[in-house]
Amino acid sequence: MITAAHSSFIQRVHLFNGLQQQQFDSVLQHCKIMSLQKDDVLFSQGDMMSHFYLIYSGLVKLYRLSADGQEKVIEIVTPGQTFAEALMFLDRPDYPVSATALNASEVIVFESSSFLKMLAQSTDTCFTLLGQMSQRIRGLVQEIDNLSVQNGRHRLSSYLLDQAGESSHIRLPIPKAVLASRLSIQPETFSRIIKQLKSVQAIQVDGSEIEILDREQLEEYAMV
Amino acid sequence: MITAAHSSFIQRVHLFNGLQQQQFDSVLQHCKIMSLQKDDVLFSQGDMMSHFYLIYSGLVKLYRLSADGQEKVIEIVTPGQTFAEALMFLDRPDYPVSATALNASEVIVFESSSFLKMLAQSTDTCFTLLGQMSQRIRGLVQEIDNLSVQNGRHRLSSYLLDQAGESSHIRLPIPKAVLASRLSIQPETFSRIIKQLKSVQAIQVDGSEIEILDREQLEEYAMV
DNA sequence: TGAATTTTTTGATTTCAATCAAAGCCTGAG
DNA sequence: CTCAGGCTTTGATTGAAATCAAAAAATTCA
Repeated sequence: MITAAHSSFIQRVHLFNGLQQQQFDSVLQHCKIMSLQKDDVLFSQGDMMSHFYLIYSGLVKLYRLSADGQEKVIEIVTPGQTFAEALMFLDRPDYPVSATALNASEVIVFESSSFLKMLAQSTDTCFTLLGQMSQRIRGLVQEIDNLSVQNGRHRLSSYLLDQAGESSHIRLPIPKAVLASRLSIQPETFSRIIKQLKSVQAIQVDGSEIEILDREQLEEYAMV
Repeated sequence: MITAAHSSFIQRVHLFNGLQQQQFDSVLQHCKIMSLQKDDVLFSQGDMMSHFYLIYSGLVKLYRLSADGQEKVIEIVTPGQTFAEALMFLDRPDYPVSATALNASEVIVFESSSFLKMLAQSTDTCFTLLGQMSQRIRGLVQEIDNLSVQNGRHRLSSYLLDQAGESSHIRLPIPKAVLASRLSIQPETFSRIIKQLKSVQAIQVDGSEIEILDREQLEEYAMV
């Protein structure tokens, strides 16, 4: 059941900003709330796609499984973020990743067929979507660059700086092994890089709580 | 100068398929032909973006330079392909890659501001663009997966099978070092993988001419 | 609370690919 | 035809991270 809280949450999401009241109402009519327990699978790689999603609360990981069962986390999706919406525009869309809740989560599920109909009436929203996808492409290109020419320490340092923002404190929202996969490193290597960052006094760690001690040092590692 | 040949070439490109005659004419009025010599730089990473491009003939490489001068080729663009069009929808768009002609090339240059105006009138073309960008995203995700969980031999084998298609013959259109960078491997490693593929009789090589001898074997390598 | 499970860390070793160095090889300009 | 300068290959070595194995720490839950 969609509550007023959900509705105003949806309204504040960028993708839905440009909609007129009537269009927004139509969107509301074609969405539903879904509650997920930790480890619930929302969809699997290869499934036909008919809906897209917005996280209301919790965390969802998007990942690919290789034939030998190895899991590569492509993205961790957080509240306010939509995902799988790009697939709407493909002919025979199937999910290129699997999605699993990392903890108890609420996601809002949108019917893509009805959203598409509405979209044909809203050039504004088309442009919003084009902009969003463009940024996504940019991020992925950046990521490919990182993977090709940078090492694990670089990726982890960048991640820490990015998460910290202004603050110097970070609480890792996910298990270290999941973050490791997101950064394309093995858990053991992750642990060793953390150890090294501690040994040069760049950070201080207590479980999932990380304190940045020497920002310059981290920026050094995150550079080139 | 836009010739009739150029015009009909443009018309056959997917992106422009859904345009009405009048819209198409407006597009034609706001584009120009540009001739590039080998190694001419079309734009550099960080430049402000105001145009997007369609290759008419030749080849253009899109790549990123790291601070230490290392070059990572993100994509090789071929005739009929557009590039940089995704940037139109960003607020302050700057090119995330550099573009250089790999040989004498002709590219068609479109003014993004006028294209955007026209686009607001053509929902069809918006959808085409959304579809194209969606596919691009899918390809990039695939690429990230390849880089994270697969090795160089996998990537090279996949590339060969992909290039070959039905045929069993491939002519490499670009220097091996450029292809190596595209596949995120060093030229030396590239050469060694080729050597290995020859040694197991999977392929036969004469300069840039490659013959696939044992497709099954290559598929084996390209798998998982 | 305490056993059981999961997560994280540490240690030893291996592996794939990068790097450094140099030799062949082509190609195209003179 | 030939020689200079770019590609490409080969060889030797190094290095970063994966893998294998196991201990330690943290969590869960009975």
